[in-house]
Amino acid sequence: MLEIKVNDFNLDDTVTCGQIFRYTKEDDNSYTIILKDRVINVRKDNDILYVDSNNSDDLESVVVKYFDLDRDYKKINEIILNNDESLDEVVGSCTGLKMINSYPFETTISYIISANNSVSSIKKSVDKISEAYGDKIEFRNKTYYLFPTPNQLKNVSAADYRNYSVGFRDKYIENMVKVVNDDCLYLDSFFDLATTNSLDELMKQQGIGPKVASCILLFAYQKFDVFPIDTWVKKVMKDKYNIEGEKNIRKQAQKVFGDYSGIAIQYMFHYGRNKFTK
DNA sequence: TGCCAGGCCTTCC
DNA sequence: GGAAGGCATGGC
Repeated sequence: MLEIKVNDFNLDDTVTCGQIFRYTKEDDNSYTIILKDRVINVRKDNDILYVDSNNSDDLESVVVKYFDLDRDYKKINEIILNNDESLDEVVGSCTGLKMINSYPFETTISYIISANNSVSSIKKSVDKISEAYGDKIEFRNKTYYLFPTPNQLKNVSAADYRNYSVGFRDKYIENMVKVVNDDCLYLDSFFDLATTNSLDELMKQQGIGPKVASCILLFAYQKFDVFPIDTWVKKVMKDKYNIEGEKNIRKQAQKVFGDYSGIAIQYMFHYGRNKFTK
């Protein structure tokens, strides 16, 4: 069992705030999460993170990177609050929330599925696709399935995807899988591209608009200067600033949060989803 | 039942 | 370039 000393880390919020689709909450309040190449179980007790996995190779660095534990979020939150004190309540409700460092292919497909969909439905579709095509892993007497590789999805048709409740997004998934298989550098290229260029490139693909592209860049490429504006963020923006309309919201976010707009908006998403669903 | 969900596409002006 | 309507599916 690996132990990692952490501070300023809220495991619950980080896992459940809508950026991770493949997790299970266990009876002991730990989380079992399926990563790219392994399954981990994480539990936090005070300032220690206990990590177990079926694969211990580089486990600490994998976990630190996945939860973005090396970044100074206190500093980022100060910058956000310096720009707008009225977000005190929003930022305060997200103390210790980290931006996940996910995997480009899985993230891209997952967020194509996310369009006009609910978090619980997205989770189910991603799980079903993984079960159908991904590698099987045994961990703690249970069976898990990794998200499939592009090659494993190579011959899957749009009609096949319909079996996994993805609806009209079937053809978008098929297209993206083909793009990635035809150009093995396609997804890696975004690491070195500026945010605006990455957005333009991603939005050339079917089923990817500004919102989906922003989420992909935020959660898989750590590009924080994006604006993933969804229905919850709109509610908070209306509530906090009395601002409506996507264009106006974007303008406000850019003005106030600048390079950290993606994080500020994730905070609003988390805050809004909790506030308006209770 | 009807409305909504981490929206995007097509059509039409 | 912007507004309006359609879209699969599951949850509430």
